[in-house]
Amino acid sequence: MNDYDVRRDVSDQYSLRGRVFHKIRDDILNGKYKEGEELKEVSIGHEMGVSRTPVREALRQLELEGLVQIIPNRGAFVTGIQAKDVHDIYMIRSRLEGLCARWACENITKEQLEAMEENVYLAEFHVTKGNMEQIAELDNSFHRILYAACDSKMLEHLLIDYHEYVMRIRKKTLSTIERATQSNKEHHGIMEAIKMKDANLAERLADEHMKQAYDNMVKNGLFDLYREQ
Amino acid sequence: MNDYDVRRDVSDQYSLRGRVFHKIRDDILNGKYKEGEELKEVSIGHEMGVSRTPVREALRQLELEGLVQIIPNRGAFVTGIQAKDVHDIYMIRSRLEGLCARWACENITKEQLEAMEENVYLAEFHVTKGNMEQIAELDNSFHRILYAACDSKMLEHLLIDYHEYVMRIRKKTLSTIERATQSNKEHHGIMEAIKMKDANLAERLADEHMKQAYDNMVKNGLFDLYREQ
DNA sequence: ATACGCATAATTGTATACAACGTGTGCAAT
DNA sequence: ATTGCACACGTTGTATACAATTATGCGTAT
Repeated sequence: MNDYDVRRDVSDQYSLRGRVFHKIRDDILNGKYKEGEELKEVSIGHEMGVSRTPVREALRQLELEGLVQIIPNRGAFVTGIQAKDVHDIYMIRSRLEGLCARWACENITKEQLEAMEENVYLAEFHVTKGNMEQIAELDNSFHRILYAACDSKMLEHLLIDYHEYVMRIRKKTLSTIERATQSNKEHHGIMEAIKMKDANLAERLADEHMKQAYDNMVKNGLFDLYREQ
Repeated sequence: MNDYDVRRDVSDQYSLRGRVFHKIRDDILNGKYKEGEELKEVSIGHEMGVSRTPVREALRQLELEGLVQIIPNRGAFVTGIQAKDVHDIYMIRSRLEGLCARWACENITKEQLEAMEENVYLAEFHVTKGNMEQIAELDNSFHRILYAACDSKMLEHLLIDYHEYVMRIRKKTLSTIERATQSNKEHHGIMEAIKMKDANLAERLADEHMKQAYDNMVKNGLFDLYREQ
């Protein structure tokens, strides 16, 4: 992370509040706390050996992150993701990643472009080897590089927010080798468009890439754990 | 409040924390607290007659809203809006309002469409009369109707966020009668496209409308108060 | 048996006390 | 005069005590 940051950096790892925040967050994302479950300040605090104060603050942050809902005088509850929310987020992301790719054409640095090229070629290698673990990791970092390359703190944060948000669903996505191959080809195309500074093409390809990712996810029925009842 | 909510609903008006949150927020938006100014927990608490606890929580929320930056063990500082941020927000909004208009084609209710038509015709009337006050009010409500019509809590919240965010700049915008006339024509076009359920047209018009609004704002130099030094 | 009301428990909301951290000032050594 | 250090002060971080609100369970009346 380069300079100051407006929406994140909350959650410094070394304060109690930060540690509690990350702990609860992971527990939600990993499914330890399930949808609708109540998060009580005292029990969490006791469990982690801290008082209610840092727990409260962590829960307030998580509320703004959208992972918990706080009902005044009642408590904090884990929010569920509805199938429609997933759809909406992917469509929103498709527009915003398109915009991001457009801006990246003007603003990407040489280092970022090199990192992106390395990412794509490395991913192609792992695809041939079938290393799904590394492929998923490279997919994430491709998007992170793209987000940074647009040189807009506003847009970058927004996209990171949504990216993290869908990660809890996406744990098992990109799971088919066919999709991984196709996805990487799309990455390659976006990269080339940015390299050639073709803003219209870059925007269109990034937009379509996100829609493809969504369609694939739906086709493979890859988030039924979070399906609403 | 109807159902779950992902990013807001923090800030119930009736808790101390909620009141403090809104108070500080307004003070920042109205310019009482200036960019870079430090917000001390005790002084604000004393000023409002409350203890540090609700102030702390309010500041944490404001950090996630992007209005203050918190440096651990140092304090909370008001973040400024840069001209670039304004530009970025308008471009982001242009994409998202486009998406919103698209979805509105499928999901708008009869009541919402009627409200929209009424809004447009009423605005045309006030434009001929030159009632700038009412015109600005109608402009806001046109967009709110549009946001609700897309039937996506996710997108609606996001757009409302940004809408509120730019309001602090936009206080004096739409001030020329020429722009008001043009803006209302654009509203009319968006409405007609939604009415005809032409999603592609609606998306394009809404997107262009936002860009026009931005261009007009820049042309008239309408946010120099917040220009960075 | 069910529904209502009241008391009690559980939980969150707020205030305050104490600890930890950072900053600035003043004095001394050079 | 400048630099280094120590100490005091101010501010935030955390813990805990108390208040307010909500949930729960029991008893009684119908």
